[in-house]
Amino acid sequence: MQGTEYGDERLKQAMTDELRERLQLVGKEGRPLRVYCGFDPRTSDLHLGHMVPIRKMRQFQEMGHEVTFVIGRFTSLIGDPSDKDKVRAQIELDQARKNAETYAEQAVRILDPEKTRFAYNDTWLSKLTFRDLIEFGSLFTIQQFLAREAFRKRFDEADAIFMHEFFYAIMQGYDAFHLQADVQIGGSDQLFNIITAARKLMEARGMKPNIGIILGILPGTDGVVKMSKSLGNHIPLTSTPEDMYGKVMSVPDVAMGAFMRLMTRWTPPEITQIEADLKAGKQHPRDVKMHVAKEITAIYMGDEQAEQAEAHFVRVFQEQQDPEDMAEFRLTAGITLLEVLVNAKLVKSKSEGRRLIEQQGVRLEDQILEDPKAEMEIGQPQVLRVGKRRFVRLLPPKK
RNA sequence: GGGCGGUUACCCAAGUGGCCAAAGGGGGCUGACUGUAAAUCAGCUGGCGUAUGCCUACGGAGGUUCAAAUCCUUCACCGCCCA
Repeated sequence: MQGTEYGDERLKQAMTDELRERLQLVGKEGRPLRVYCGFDPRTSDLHLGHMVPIRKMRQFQEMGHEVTFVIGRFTSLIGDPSDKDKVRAQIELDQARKNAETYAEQAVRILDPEKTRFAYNDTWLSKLTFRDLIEFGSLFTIQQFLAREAFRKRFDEADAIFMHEFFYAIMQGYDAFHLQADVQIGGSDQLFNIITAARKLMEARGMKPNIGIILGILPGTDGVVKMSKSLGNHIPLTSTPEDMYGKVMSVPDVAMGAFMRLMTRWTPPEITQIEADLKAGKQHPRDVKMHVAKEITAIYMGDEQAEQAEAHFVRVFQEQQDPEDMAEFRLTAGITLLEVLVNAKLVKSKSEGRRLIEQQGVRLEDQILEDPKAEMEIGQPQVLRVGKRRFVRLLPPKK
């Protein structure tokens, strides 16, 4: 039960016991556990946050269980209200279908493509009738929903809570029922959907309720809030090794415990040891973080790429040298600094460029540039740098 | 269906005829300090570029006015209360 977070000892114990019993049961029946986790394709890319349950799924696969990756093409139309303090915009099925494709592609970076079943919940959810909805709706009270923090807050603040938002939990519960799931994996924000909604619905239909594997939530690059693309604090899976490594390094120290527990292949005793060493001052927090960054990069990009990403980090940020690879931009005669910034896409607008120049954020080699209108003339390639991490190699005009 | 209140920039939120590209926060960016961490401090945060300038922007559309985020009409959406 590594990386789990039930927030309640009794629940954890109950789930652990049930899992043990279920394992015995399926052993007798001569079948593997049916394990599933759902992902709503509201955006096109997966990020490290998604990898927490996906890696747990992989573990089940390795133990020989049957794993289903549910792509919530239907649930994504609503958007899970669990962790949001406002209504989510509804997206269209077309968009969800499109995003679903990339989800599947990216998920098999971790999951065994041979053994993973992909399922799309619109195939069964779209067939439910109003009658089903009445049946399921009668299983839950409004109070149960309002007791949840996300809804409670909105209710107290007189923000809109729409009825369709209550359907989300029911839909997810029906997914579990339809799949006859033994185990459902999800983050702790899924506690209600998995434990309350799915179990109740399954039992009402005469099925053994699914067992929840509730995982901790991976914070984003701000170190506090759940990683999500819409908040812009995510670390995308499809990035460069350098970017992945660098983004992990920019995560505040306080979140390192969560990153170690949820993202690395290290064992709990190893992590406990590292934390003890940190506390005792035996290890520098920066070195631990570099270790974490390298480990994570290695999982997704391979050891060699991780090595290189670390070398890049040391070179550019610790030794303050220029990166080895960067975009190039060839100057033309009479072009001004401001035009270079815009044309090389280092800034979004001329105004932004002016601001950065005023703020001493623009450097050619080691020289701070102060005149936006200065014509750029160089005899050999030189590096133009904006802020800490925007670089471009300027090339002299062609003759 | 009726009454009242509301919709402001990336988010929250102030502003109720000109001094409003719009106070405060948050977030983001730049600089200082660092370990590209956090915390802290300073600055910036619509575009064009230097013109007591223009364009875009205060839910949508229309109107009143020399002048509208602000007033009027209407539409949409939200909340509260009543039915």
